[in-house]
Amino acid sequence: MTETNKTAIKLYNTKTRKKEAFEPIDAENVRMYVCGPTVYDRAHIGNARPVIVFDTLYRLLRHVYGEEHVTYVRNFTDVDDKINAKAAESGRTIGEITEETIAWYLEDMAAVGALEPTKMPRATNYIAQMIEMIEALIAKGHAYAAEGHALFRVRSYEKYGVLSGRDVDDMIAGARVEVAPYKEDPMDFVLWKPSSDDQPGWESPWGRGRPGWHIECSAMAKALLGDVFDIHGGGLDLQFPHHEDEIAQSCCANGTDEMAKVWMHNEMLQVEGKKMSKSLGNFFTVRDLLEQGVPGEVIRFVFLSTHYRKPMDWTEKKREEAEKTLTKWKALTSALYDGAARSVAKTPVPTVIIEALADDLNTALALAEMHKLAKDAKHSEEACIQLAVSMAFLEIEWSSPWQSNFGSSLEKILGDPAQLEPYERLLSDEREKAMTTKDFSKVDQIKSALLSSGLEVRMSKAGVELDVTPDFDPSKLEGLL
RNA sequence: GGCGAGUUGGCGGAGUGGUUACGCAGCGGAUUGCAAAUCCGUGUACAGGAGUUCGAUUCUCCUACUCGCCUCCA
Repeated sequence: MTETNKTAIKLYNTKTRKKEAFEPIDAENVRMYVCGPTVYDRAHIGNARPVIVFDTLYRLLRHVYGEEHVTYVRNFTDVDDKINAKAAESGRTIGEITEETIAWYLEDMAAVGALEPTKMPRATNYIAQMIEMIEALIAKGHAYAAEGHALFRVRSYEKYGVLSGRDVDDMIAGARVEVAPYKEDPMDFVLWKPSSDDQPGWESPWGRGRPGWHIECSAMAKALLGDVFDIHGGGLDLQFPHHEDEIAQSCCANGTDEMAKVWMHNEMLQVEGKKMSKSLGNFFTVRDLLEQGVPGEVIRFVFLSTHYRKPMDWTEKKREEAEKTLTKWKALTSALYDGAARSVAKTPVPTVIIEALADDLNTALALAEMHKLAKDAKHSEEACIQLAVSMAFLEIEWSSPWQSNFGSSLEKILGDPAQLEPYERLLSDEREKAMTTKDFSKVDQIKSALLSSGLEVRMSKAGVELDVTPDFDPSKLEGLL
């Protein structure tokens, strides 16, 4: 494959505040690092945003450079005071908590259609690399040990603040920095901190302790992707201080100019117009939604419908619209002829879709293009296949319709969906009679009874069709036959 | 206080220096015993002010408002 026929990807680089043409350092191995979760609890809905955003980018990169030529690393932070607190309050071990939470996380992210990254390192497996990096920083004068801590000397790195556009002196003026007696300067941040006997700890040149959060990502990224790699992603809230600190640590320890060529940040998520928070009562997890019966694909669709660099609002209305749209699309694509899977597999992803995604991940535009395809799909098999291909690319199931969604609950209630047949026949027969007598009163009566039980009633020349809706209550049908 | 992002039609949400976003809702029509579903068609917009320009929703500046980060919340 030559460079010339590769899709040109443009990405907004936080570092330069511009949309730039993406040029991988090595097209044979495109490398991306995304900050993963601290594993102490279920992922909330906001946690899903970076996962879905960078999953889309991962898919695009694989599409352009080949599946074997993209390395995507997303870490698990499995040593953290929140985890310790959770363990203490639940009486369980830290290991139990992190194992369980990691399993939950993978389950929930798979449910919203995210591929697993190539590598998912756990911080506790990289303690040696962290210590090594801290030692290098101390040796170079970028860090110092004090009272069982190791601290990064922020003033020693003149580019500190460049990523987030902050000035060290301004930040101190803001006075929101933790002042500690062992710090040379209030801005200095922790690389290593001492652990008490009941806290997880590792032996180190500075005594038994545990790493600071920022050093974890620096060490894991270096170990798995090298000193300089292509893309570093994460939520906007991580831009400062986390990413700023990562850059300072990595560049100083590795003696490089930069840590990643492109820095990408997704905007934050709100719920019904407000910041999600437990006190506002609008806090919920991905699992909560799934348990309420919101398909993972709907969650994914809602996220994709807003550009990643814009604040996104999760609302009930969007959820409903997404469900409606997907139901429609799935009805179209699943009605393709038998053997369509082969055509779909052979058909390339439509250029308009790839181009939209290649333009700084314009997922909303890609969905708009799919809406257009859906419109044409009503008359054109080719458009319908293209829609299916596009859906497949975005990890949306196209080959089966969505009534099965309700079907499963129907089966629970009725035992067998075929039990609707007698009602269909009843209505159909009465309707035929009425067609000749012109007296529709009985038909209307049956129809409204069916409707009020939560069934959908469709009458056409072809006959009568009944479908269940989520509100279906079979007990209301009693006595009708 | 510091830094940053944003403000597009009823709602959601792209985009562009002069030309259709797209979806939902609405409206009109077809179809229907009536509906639903479906199909066809269709209106409404670029926060306010100033500037640059032949021309700005799109560039610049100011104002207002919203939001985020500065606290190991993605």
